[in-house]
Amino acid sequence: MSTEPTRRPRPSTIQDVAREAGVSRAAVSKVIRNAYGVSDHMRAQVTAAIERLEYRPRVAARAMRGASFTLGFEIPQVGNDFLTMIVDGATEALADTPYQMIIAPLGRDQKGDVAINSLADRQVDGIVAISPRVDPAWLERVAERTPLVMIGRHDRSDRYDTITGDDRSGAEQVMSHLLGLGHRRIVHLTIHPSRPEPPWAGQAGAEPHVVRTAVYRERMAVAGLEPQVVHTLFDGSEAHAATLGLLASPDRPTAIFAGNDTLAIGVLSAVAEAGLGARDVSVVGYDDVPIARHPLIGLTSVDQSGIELGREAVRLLLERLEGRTEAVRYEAEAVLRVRRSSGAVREE
Amino acid sequence: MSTEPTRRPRPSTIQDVAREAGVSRAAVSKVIRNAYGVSDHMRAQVTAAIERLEYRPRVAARAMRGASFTLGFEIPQVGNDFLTMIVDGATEALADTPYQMIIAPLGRDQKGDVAINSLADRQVDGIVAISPRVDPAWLERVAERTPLVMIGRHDRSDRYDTITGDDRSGAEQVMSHLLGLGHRRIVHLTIHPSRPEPPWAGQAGAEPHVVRTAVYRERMAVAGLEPQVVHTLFDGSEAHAATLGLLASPDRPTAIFAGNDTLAIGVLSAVAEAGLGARDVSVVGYDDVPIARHPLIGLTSVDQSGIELGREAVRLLLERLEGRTEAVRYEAEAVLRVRRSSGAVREE
DNA sequence: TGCTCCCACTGAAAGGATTCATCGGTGCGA
DNA sequence: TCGCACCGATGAATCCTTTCAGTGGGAGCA
Repeated sequence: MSTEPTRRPRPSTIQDVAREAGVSRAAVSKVIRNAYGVSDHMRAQVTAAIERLEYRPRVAARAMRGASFTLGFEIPQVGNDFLTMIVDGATEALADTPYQMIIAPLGRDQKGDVAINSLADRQVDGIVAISPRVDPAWLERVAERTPLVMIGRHDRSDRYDTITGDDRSGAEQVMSHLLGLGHRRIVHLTIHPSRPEPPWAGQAGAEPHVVRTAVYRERMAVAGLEPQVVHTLFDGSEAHAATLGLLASPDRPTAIFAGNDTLAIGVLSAVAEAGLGARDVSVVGYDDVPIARHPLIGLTSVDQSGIELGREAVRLLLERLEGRTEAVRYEAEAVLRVRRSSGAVREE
Repeated sequence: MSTEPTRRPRPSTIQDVAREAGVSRAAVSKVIRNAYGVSDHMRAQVTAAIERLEYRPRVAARAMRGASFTLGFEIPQVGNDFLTMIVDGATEALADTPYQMIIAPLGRDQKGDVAINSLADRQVDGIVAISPRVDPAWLERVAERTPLVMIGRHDRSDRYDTITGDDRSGAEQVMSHLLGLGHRRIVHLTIHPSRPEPPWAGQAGAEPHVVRTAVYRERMAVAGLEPQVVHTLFDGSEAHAATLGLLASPDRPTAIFAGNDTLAIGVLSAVAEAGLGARDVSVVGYDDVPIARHPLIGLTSVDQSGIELGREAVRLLLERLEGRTEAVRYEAEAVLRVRRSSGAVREE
């Protein structure tokens, strides 16, 4: 019990390789990094030694002086299809670079800052984060040390780059669509606002969902309609339950505008379960996740091109790593994709 | 251009904290790690200094001597709902431990070994991997250095732990279900086998999909039916296209058994697009991803409890970290969830 | 009072890779 | 033929934390 249970063989180090190849450590380091000043002969020697010893550089040791060649992604929810699209876009953009992606998902009851910190602690060379609810001042401090790209924040910063969809336009399109179809009892279902209201709220840095809700309210007001906003957790089954409640009410809505597709899918399931369909209740989501276009779902949604957001995030980060210092702000276009789930209000 | 563009303030080190608190580095280290032999007074001093300097230990430096308190997950496809369930289970199991999870997704055209290596290079304390198609001999070598849990491998190893669903039972249930409903033209749609056939194939280490296909063939043979296996990429849209082909054939199948739910969802979309429904073609999937139970989808599928697999993976890894050395093999139960997408064969 | 033991704390070494200043040798121009 | 520049390669310093062997002082016991 006290003696080593399984002998873990010591993996070979750069020193071992140097000895094996009969050169100095520094020389080996140069070969690995493809640095300048290496003769073909030595490169061959060293490469052979590396092969023989199955040497692999330790990223941890490497990170202490140089770079870790790792980009960190903070993702609030691994299962979320919209975030998945972002990751896919990023993966694509990273394909021909020496950088490796690691994802730090949020633990249970964890806030985004925990995961961001954990990435920073691991000396990643850059961070992409999707946390609309962390203090911008804190983010700026993080960005002083590690290049940072924030997705889905409408605030402006001098230190980190931001990427958003055009939430205002997207929500406008949704409302124009629904109002144009003749709907008047339109309910907006979205996630709970941050509570207690953080001190930095109300600044320009409104979260995407807040912007969408604001547009909803504006358009309802302009149309002379009574807005009704229902808050749920970020979770389809909560949306499902809330919708069942709405549908049971005497003057049930003829349309539901969900703050995102996860909620919208939950809404759809409640509508179906209540024996209703698109002719009874129109449903519109936001994000245009892949399943939305499935013929059995056919969810009308706003496409803000998650793939492109991810690609762009990586591009901005790589630019930073190459020396850019001014902050950049990128906004992706929002396009409404009309599908089966929304239609003209039914004559009663 | 040559002078530092943005001054990146040097983050404070343990040395800085030691100076600030007027103690030695070793003392600070002890406080951080909650080690034995620290007076309350010193702890208070050090804690205060840490706060003042916003000190955070560098995982890279830490990993060089001690542990990194990081568990690495190699995930072939971030978007895959089944894998998502595994990650969710793991997150849950990790909640009250000091360990942080990082996920290494596969890059484009990358094999699992790249991601596994990349995790090992980062000195994670343990690895959970889901790569049915890497050489077991190579895996054993990895496992000599880093505790390793493989999900979805039916081979046995002395060095790494394995976790699988009961693919044989699951597939049996599917086939019994379909045959019991009177289906005779049952097509099996699954992912392409590894090609060229790797030298280690055919050993006990068959991949889950291979097991499922084998059971399909056996049951078809026993029933005196002609098996028909269609291979596609791991991608709903490929399954969609392949299904359209099947449905166009003169003696179209009355049932399709898809190797996993991603494929099954693609199949369903093709069926719907062809103007057909469950009465015409029964569809069964595998994994029971969350969307399968959506009333608009209603996909019959095999539940192998992804959540539990993830939880178990973490549990096994933590056990290893606490000293267990014998390999463990865990098999989750498979349960068929019958839903709308499958039904009795229609009288013609 | 003197000795031992224990406890809190310290200094230095270790861990693996990169980087910087330096060095020896070669080739070229004068 | 001499000197200079340059190229390939090296040794040592450095990055930050943990660990191990000590050190000094105080308490307890005889």
